[in-house]
Amino acid sequence: MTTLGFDFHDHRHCVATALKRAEAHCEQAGLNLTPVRRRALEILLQEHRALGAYDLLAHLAKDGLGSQPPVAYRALDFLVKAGFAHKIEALNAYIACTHGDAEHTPAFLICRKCNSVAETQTTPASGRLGEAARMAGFRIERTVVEAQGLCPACQ
Amino acid sequence: MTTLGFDFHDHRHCVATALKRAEAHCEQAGLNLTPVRRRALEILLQEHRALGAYDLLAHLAKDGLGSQPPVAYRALDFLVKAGFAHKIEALNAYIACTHGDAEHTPAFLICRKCNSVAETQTTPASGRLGEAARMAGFRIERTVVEAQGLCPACQ
DNA sequence: ATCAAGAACGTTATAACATATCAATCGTTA
DNA sequence: TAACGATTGATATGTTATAACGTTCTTGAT
Repeated sequence: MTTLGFDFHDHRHCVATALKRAEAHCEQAGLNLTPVRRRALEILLQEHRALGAYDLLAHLAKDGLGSQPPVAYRALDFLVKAGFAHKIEALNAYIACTHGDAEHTPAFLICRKCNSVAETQTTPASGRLGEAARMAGFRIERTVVEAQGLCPACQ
Repeated sequence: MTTLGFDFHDHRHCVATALKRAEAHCEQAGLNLTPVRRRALEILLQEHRALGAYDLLAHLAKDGLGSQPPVAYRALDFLVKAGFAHKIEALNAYIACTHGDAEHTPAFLICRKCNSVAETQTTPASGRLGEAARMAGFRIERTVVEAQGLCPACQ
């Protein structure tokens, strides 16, 4: 298991790699990675933390790519649906996915002090939650798993 | 494990019981269950589903207990802190706790069709999430676990 | 060639969720 | 009594999200 987000790394490289991966995935899946969407993903990757829709919008506006809320929300919608970004429900914010393009159930470690976010994975359907769902006859389609606390640096 | 929320039950009875339990707990813990707070809890219990703060406020207003947002948010704050209610992050809504007064890590099964919510429990720190947190050096203080999907009735 | 349909985007407006701030009230206690 | 802390009242504002409608551009069918 790899948990990204709290460690140093070659950031320029990881941004470029993720963008290329996204481009390839879109090409292959027939998705349209338009300038706005591409730039939105790039911004999320560069920031490397959870951004509010309006923060993202401010960045986009600086680049002349739109200044009204729907611009940001549409781009985020696309990125989330395509699996390139996730919404952090506890923060009402959005973050680039750090786990390639494969299907996965993301989980997040959110530092309440510095707001950094690390993405990791879970298998919720196999634990107590899945057991509870089966017993209740509930069919799980998506799970939100977010842990809040203190990252190593803030402890 | 008991998962409440999708089954029939004697509702008047469960509301009354939960209210009494809350009163007792407040008495014992030196908490002040004021009329607004008590009524807010009662409303959440009666509705038996996730309510937005403004939905709650509308109910309170009908009873002459306040008409401005802070009234609802303050009451919800109190109830959440006291453990009588939980916030459903994925819905920006609030629901009465159905698991007594003991400390617990709630988890929710949320039907995307009828919006009903069942509360159950998890032990996130002992699963893959906890493992990931330990490996990352992250100290978990609170976890949000919310499954979205279809309840038995809506399938 | 032209037309219809769909995807993306621009724009305006507004809905929905949440909090900051300061004043007023009330019970407690020093 | 005076000081205080907790609660509530009231106004204003900040923040997040979507509805609705029009325009542009591409693409494929006729």
